[in-house]
Amino acid sequence: MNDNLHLPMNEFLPLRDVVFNTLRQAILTGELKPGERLMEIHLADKLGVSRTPIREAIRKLELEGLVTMIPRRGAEVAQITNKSLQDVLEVRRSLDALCAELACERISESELAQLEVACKEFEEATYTKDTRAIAAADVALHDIIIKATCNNRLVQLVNNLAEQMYRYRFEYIKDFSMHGRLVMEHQQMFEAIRSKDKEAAAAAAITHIDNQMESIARQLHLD
Amino acid sequence: MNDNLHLPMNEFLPLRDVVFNTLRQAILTGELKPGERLMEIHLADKLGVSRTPIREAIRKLELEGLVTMIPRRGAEVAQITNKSLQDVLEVRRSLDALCAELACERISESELAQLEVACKEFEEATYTKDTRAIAAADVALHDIIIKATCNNRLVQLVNNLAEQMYRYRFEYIKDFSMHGRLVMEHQQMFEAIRSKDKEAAAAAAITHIDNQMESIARQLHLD
DNA sequence: TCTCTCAAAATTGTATAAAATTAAGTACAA
DNA sequence: TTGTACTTAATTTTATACAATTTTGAGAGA
Repeated sequence: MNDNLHLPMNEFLPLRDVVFNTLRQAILTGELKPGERLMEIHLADKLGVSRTPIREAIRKLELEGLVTMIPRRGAEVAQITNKSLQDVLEVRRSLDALCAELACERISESELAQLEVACKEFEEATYTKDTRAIAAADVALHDIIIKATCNNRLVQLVNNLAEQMYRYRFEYIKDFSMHGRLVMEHQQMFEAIRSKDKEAAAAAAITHIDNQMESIARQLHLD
Repeated sequence: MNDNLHLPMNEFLPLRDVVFNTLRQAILTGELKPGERLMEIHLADKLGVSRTPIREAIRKLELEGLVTMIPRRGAEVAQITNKSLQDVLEVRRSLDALCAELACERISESELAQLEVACKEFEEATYTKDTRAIAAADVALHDIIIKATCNNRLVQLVNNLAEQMYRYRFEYIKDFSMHGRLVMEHQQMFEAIRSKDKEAAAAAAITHIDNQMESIARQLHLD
């Protein structure tokens, strides 16, 4: 580990949650690398807290699958395998389709308007070639769809899975050749939802994921 | 709480895991009721351990959604609302269908044989009217299907969602009028998977969930 | 040189103690 | 009787101390 997991130094959350978020972020962004051991005393020193909140944070990461426990040896960052990526995407394929279908049934007029705006904003973002802006616009757009399902459990699951993919997303957004296709897919999704066409919406969502899968697979082969 | 969370008195797992399993079971079976506070000292005394493993177990239960944390007041058993149950079932509908489809593609011959046995065992269990045995047979059967997907992420998610429903399971298993239908549905599922008919398998899985939803809804109206 | 044994060091697992915060109870005044 | 300030108690949060276990490395012997 090359250190400087920035000092949390924020809010009035319990320390365990600050630690949890910090470690989680460090794992998702790759600052903590797969296979790396998470040693309690070390982390405690680095973050300036005692071992207790560290341990509690690790318990949560364990259940999330971001770290694996080895009995009497402690925790280490879970490995990323091609297989685990396939697994995540396979589930997302199904859940994103569900999201699209439910959105057709339940989206409100105001959300529909927001969605249209988000589509346009994403398109504009692609022109800037600013990857951060593009990623943000993408997240915003999908958030609207997910929230429109009115299913909190689904929101939680899909958000969690999407976050897990950040680990794999070796900046697939940077794949400029995809941008045109992404814009078109978003447009199709919006049209389908507006006209309450569940089949079309689900199909669009699945295509969307499949393209990501393909793009990521390409990235993975490169290294 | 009317006490006697049995003494764990088992294995050589870390205490936190023993505690985790114990509390989990207590919540799922209703021994610990929704809204009930989980106080550390109390639990520690009762289970004969220190507070540390209790706390770590609670962190995991928190992430699983079985307890909700109130800052600086501790944990309490999560409430089950009609809405949250609907949400869970809606997601399971989709994921169980996915499981069934994937099982068609990937199930091994030996697993298929196991599945056939499990079907028979479930049927026999219904004759005994022993709800514990029936529930166990049901879990075993579904476990085979889920594992046959060869998708660990899916396994984890579905198990977690299924667990949220175990709190109601004992009720709907008691609904003897359902048993015949359940046996038939299992049989259909098995047939569909054996003949690799994905559509039929998915349809059977969805029907299965819908029936549970209906049955549970009936139970909820009664009390 | 290799392997085995054993001891020291490092690390996790568990327990207990100290600090901080909230909730509740009580007394006093309006 | 009601409302408010203050005190007390209970509980969580965090930190530290102790115990148990594993890993590592050095040294002896083949």
